[in-house]
Order: sequence, then C-alpha cells, then structure tokens
Amino acid sequence: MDIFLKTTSAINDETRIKILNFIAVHNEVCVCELEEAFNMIQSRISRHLKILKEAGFLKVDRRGRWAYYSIRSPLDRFRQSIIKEIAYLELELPPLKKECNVTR
Amino acid sequence: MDIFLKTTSAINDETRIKILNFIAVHNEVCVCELEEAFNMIQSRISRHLKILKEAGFLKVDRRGRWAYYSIRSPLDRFRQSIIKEIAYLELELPPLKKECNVTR
DNA sequence: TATATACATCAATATATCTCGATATATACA
DNA sequence: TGTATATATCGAGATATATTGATGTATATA
Repeated sequence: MDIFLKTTSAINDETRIKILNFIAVHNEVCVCELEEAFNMIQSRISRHLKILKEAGFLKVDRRGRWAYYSIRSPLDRFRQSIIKEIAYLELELPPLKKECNVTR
Repeated sequence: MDIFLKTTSAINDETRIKILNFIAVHNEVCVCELEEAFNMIQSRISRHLKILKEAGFLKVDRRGRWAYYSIRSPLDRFRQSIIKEIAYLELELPPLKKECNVTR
C-alpha cells in the first residue's frame, strides 16, 4: 500500500507529469536542462526529480558534476502503463537546449 | 491533463483505494454497507465516493432510498490497470454486513 | 402529514504538499 | 588551495486536501 501510494502521489502533480514525459521523450536529461526547458528554479526541479526517483520512475547517473536522469529500466507493468498514459496526453514539449554544458 | 490529474488524485488516498477495492470485489455496495464495513462516518464515505465517481471509477444506481455504487463499465484501459494493480496489493477486506437494510 | 432512514453537502479545523530563497555539498579546474 | 558550477537539502509561507459534526434533501412508511 505504501509503495502504491508513493507511486500515485508522485504522479499527482502537473509539474512531475511534465518532467516525466519530457524525460521519457528525451531518454536522458540533466537537471540544468530541465531547469532551462521548464523555466523553473533548480531547487524545484531537483525536488520533483527526487520524488519521481523515490517512486521508482527514474534512475540517476552522475557523471562529473552532472546528474543525468532517465526512466528506470526495467520498469514494472504498472509504472509502464502510467508513462504510456502520460504519452497519450500529448503534452506540449518545451524545447530542449543543450546549452548548460558543453561536454556532452 | 486535468482528467489525468483527477484520476491520480482520486487514487492518491488510502481510504479511497480500500473503498475502490472493496467495491471491485463485491460488485455493488450501498453507502451504509461501506460505513459499516470501514467504521467511518457517513459523510466521509460519501465524500470519497463522490471523488471516485467524478474520477470515472464508479457509477451510482439509486433505488429507493439507497445509492448503490459499483465499478463503472465499460472502464478504459488505464483505470482498469489501476484497479488491477490495487487487486495485486491483496489488501485485507473488512467483512460486508448486509444489515443496514433488508430489501435486497 | 409527520417521522425515520439513507445519502449529500457545507463550514471549520487539521494535516499534507508545493514553492521559493537560502544554504550545503561535491566536482572540476585555474 | 581557491573559485565556479551543478545539484541537493532545508525552513518558512502558501495552497490543497481530509476529517468531523451539522445541516440539507429525498424517499418510504406509519
């Protein structure tokens, strides 16, 4: 029950739904790219990423000073269906600008 | 997005998850049966039923003084997967007592 | 028609969650 | 070693949600 509720509360927020969708589309993004794309302050993005990660949706890969977030794999049936359902929403995607760092 | 959020917020509550599961198992129950089974005051049950209904999970059939709630049918793919996932939780079911009315 | 029953809704309070700004930490590199 | 960059975390205020008890509404029946 607790894990289920952690999953549902993670997706019960418009910002996190958009972030999750953005990451699903772009495969792997760093915090500063999300900050830039969504025009939100870094602490806000970071907090939402933590919630999505702890709910089992994301994994993080730290390389150098950057933290690259992507969809966790393998992903269980239920979380897969959630991401699929979010894809069906056809949310407008903000542009991804790879300007916050050059070593990519 | 709004509909999606309505769905996620509906299942983002332990009481509603239990109610939804209870109804899924028993097919059709009235408010007083839920009140009895979960030992909760009527206004609380009624409010949660409204949220589940407006989120597309339940339908209500009024017969006489009673309101019988059941899983809405047909149910879309996503809501079906949610109810299935809740079933996997194997939550303990409180007993259903059909004492609140006799005309059944 | 008056009363009881079943359910819905409202107002007030308690609790949880989101956001921002400040601060902490960790890495790279001059 | 000192500074800049990228990210994480914390505290306070704002907002949203849940719960309760009171009240409203509709139906059945004495």
